[in-house]
Amino acid sequence: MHLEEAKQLIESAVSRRELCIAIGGCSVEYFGRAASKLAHGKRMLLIKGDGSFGIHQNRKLNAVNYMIGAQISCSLDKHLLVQALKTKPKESMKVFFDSVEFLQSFPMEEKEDLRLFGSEKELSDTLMNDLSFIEEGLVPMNREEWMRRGFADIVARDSKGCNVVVEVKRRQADYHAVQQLERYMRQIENRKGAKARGILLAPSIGDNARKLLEQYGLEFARLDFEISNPAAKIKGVEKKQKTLFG
Amino acid sequence: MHLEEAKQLIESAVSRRELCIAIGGCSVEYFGRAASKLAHGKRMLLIKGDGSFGIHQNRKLNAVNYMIGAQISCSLDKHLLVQALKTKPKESMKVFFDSVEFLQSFPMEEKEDLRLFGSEKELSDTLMNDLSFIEEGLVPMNREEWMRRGFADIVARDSKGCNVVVEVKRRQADYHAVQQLERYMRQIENRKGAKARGILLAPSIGDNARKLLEQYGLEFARLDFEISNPAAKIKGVEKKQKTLFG
DNA sequence: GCTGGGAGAGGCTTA
DNA sequence: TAAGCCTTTCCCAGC
Repeated sequence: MHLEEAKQLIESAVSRRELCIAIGGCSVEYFGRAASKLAHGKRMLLIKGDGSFGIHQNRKLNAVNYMIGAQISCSLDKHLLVQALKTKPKESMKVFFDSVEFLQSFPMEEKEDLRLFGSEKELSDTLMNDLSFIEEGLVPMNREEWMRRGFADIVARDSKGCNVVVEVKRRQADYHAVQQLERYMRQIENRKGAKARGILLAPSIGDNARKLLEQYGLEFARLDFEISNPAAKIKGVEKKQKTLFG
Repeated sequence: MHLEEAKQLIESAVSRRELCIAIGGCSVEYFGRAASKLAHGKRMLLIKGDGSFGIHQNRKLNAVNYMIGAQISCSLDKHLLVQALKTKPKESMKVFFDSVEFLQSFPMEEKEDLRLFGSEKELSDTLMNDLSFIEEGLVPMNREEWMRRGFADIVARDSKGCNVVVEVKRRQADYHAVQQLERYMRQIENRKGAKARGILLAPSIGDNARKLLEQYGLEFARLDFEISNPAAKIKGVEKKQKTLFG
């Protein structure tokens, strides 16, 4: 492909914020937080609508050289120079193409992709219908209480009549989720005047969050989506950790 | 494109370890260290020769869903399912294409890309020739001394006659580089029987390394490649920090 | 193969 | 916007 044609296609793609893929022989230079040069080789340049700009090789998940939220421009001299510039911090990345084997851009959907960890309604219904998959004898409070608390926080009662707070996260539980549960538990205990149990229900939990959870004597239950099934039914949970409340 | 054709092209690309790009309407499911689902949308699947497997959207630098070093397989039912599986930890990622707008694979060079931070010889020559870009009056010892020390370590003398150890790193200086310089300085001070200065010369320095450097009372000088010039000549350095030896 | 630490970390949330 | 924090961190170097 002629470099002049490539230049125009890239400029057009960038201005329309399309996903742009260019493959060809190039060398790369980066200067900013560090400095680097890639010797000439065949690589893929991937430009996205938000200005993400990355040089990919045929190995490694991520780009070997990249720039985020950069101003992108092209110029044609001996090579086709595709340049990404940024200020604060001042960074520059230059891709010198001497040949372009492939170049195409694709209009993509504007909307942000929704990342679902099970359908919220399904999860809500399932939880309201049955908490026994967390443990035998665990029953949610009445719908009234449920609705007031909103989606994520459930107040339930276990087989021994102990109040149980269940914090639900559709994403991996983080540090903050644990603190949130802990705060809510103190409120519950004050209001009810009795010790309560706290269960964090999430697909997984980070290491730090797990440690904090253990410090607080709270429990974790795994929300196990049956993701191969589009209906995303809840399948089960992992064995819970030992807690203060046995 | 027919899904059957797409299936064969992907399988072929994977078996030949080519860079494979597929763009089309799909939904995505991941389960492993976390769990997630992407609702149907137009996305790009990028498969690399090392088994890197990533779903890209038109925003963000990195893949929204990914898998590294996975076993990749295709199957065709109602959708074209491209699946990546991994054990240890057990992870699975499924991409369900209902349409493939674009699909192509590219043979890439086998060789690992060399990432150069300036030519070593040029850098060596430049430093031997002139250290004044670090500071006025800094002169390297004779070539003999230089050669014995090898490329990275320079012993020089400043305008006040103080011994100066210069540790050169072509990449960002890390914690280890600081320790290396510190060790070498103690050796020099023992041998010469006098206080010496230590300068770490690198394109940049990490935060942790910077802190350690300050604790040791060492100095940092920025190696500023003029990367827009293929000759990668050293251009200058940033202002150094204040040190014990001012 | 496992593990610990750094990164041009990236990316998100909150102040 | 800046700062802090978590991450399916990724990735490399050491053991």
